[in-house]
Amino acid sequence: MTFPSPTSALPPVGGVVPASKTDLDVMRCLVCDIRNRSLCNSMDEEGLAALAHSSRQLILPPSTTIIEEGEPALAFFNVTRGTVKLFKSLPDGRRQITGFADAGQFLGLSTAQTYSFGAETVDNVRLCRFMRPQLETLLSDYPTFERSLLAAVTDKLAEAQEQMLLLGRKTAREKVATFLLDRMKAFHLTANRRQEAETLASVPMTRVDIADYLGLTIETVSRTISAFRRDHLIASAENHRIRILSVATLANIASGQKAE
Amino acid sequence: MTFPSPTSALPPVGGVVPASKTDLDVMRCLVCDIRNRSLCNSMDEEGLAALAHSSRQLILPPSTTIIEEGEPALAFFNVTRGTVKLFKSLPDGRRQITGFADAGQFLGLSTAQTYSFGAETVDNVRLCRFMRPQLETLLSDYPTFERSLLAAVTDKLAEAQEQMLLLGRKTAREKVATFLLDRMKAFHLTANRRQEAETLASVPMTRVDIADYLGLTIETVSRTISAFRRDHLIASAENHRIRILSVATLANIASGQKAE
DNA sequence: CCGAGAACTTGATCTACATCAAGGCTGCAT
DNA sequence: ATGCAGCCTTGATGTAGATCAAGTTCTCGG
Repeated sequence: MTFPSPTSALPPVGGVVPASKTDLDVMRCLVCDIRNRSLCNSMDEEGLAALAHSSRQLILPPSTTIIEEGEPALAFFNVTRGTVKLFKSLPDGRRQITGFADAGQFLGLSTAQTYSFGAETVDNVRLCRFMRPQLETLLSDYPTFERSLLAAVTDKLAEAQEQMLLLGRKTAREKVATFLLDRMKAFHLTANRRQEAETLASVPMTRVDIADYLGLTIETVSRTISAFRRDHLIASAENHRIRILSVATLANIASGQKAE
Repeated sequence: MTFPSPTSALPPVGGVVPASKTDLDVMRCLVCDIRNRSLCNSMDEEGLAALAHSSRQLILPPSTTIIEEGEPALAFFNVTRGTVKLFKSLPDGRRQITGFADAGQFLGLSTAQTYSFGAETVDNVRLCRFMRPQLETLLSDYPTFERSLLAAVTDKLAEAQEQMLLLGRKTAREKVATFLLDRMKAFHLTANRRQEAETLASVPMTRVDIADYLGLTIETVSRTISAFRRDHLIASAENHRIRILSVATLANIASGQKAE
């Protein structure tokens, strides 16, 4: 699905927040609760005002297209709520999800004229959209922001290398164990309440998405999760949550130890 | 070698070039023949002098460790000649090569205290080494250089995503076809002589390396290359070279078309 | 020019995961 | 509450690529 676009094609204004440039709007970045876990952390008060001025907030329902593969690369996004999936496809429909961007993560960076990947919301998502010229101005005006983006992209590259190791060399069991632990860590960072959420993993995506992320089929993902449940390594929790019962064992499996 | 080497013969293989800060040393970056295909391209004449001053040239034989997984991340490198492999390993020895850095490519960027990956020369390699503090100074002093690095890392991330698609969703046949075409493109960029090198691919790495890069075994790589040769899509050439006989067919295979 | 180890190829067999198939949940629209 | 559509699970079977096992061909030191 592409997101509802009342008038013109480009600013896909499914849910742009009413754009009166009020105090509230200028303050948006200042009061942003996940700021300290994102790029924007590198900004001082003046910079935050510039950020708010340079961006618009989008509120999007699940399964909304944010970026279409091959479209002109016009914007850059920062996720402030929910989870976005990034992917690449082959002509016959095979798809690889290259990553999930949770709150605090950016997406949409490209040096090419067009995006080489697609992006779609997994659940209810809020993001800040920066059009490319504005982003470039910000980078030039705020060196610490640029340094921060460089660091963030460098981290993404390291993540990508880790995922290549998973895709190329891990077994199905190891892949799923790695995924569940990663989702637990992601939940840690996102969740506000500490305690008792310590061993919860947030899994808002479907089996299809998990399979396309791990280079498996949905059946294999399902069977592997069932096996972990049978072995009491995990248990179901409410909603799209999974409780990790044995982090240590799962970590052993994830890292390729033969241990049980 | 292509550019005139003014006075002293090139330093002996296996070590750091004698570090007399002579004109020659200051000029190193100015006369670098692959400069225009690397990060350094963004530098003006003054910047190039600073680059030369901030770096040392290393000349290394094949199978030399450049970066050890888990070691402190002290340096950043720019490859000026030859090919370097980057990889990650599992405790039991399984290995994933995450990329090959040919002349003009950088490696060694990390925001963490330690490297999360290893790097080793494939053939005879020359590289420029920047210690981290010097690199950071350069980034701060030369904004165009920093912007250029940001663009380069962004490109690497796009490459990594492409490789994830390959690892997660392509067949052995598609993987090998993609690899051969990529090596052809890499040779294009690296080779000085044009013409008749148009369809040559440089493959300095072993079957083990290719297998670890594509998430296959050496036997499967060997069989697949043999099949391509049998089908007259490729032919052996001198050294570690492969001639691509049908770029179009190989490209079809690489992109997942069912075409023959 | 020779010999030995490393790198590569090819064949036979095995297996982890894919594919095919059938139900069973779950949530929401009526 | 009921039905249905999307999502998930589980089982039976198939297969691409792994593993096991010989050779064969490079490569390079002496």
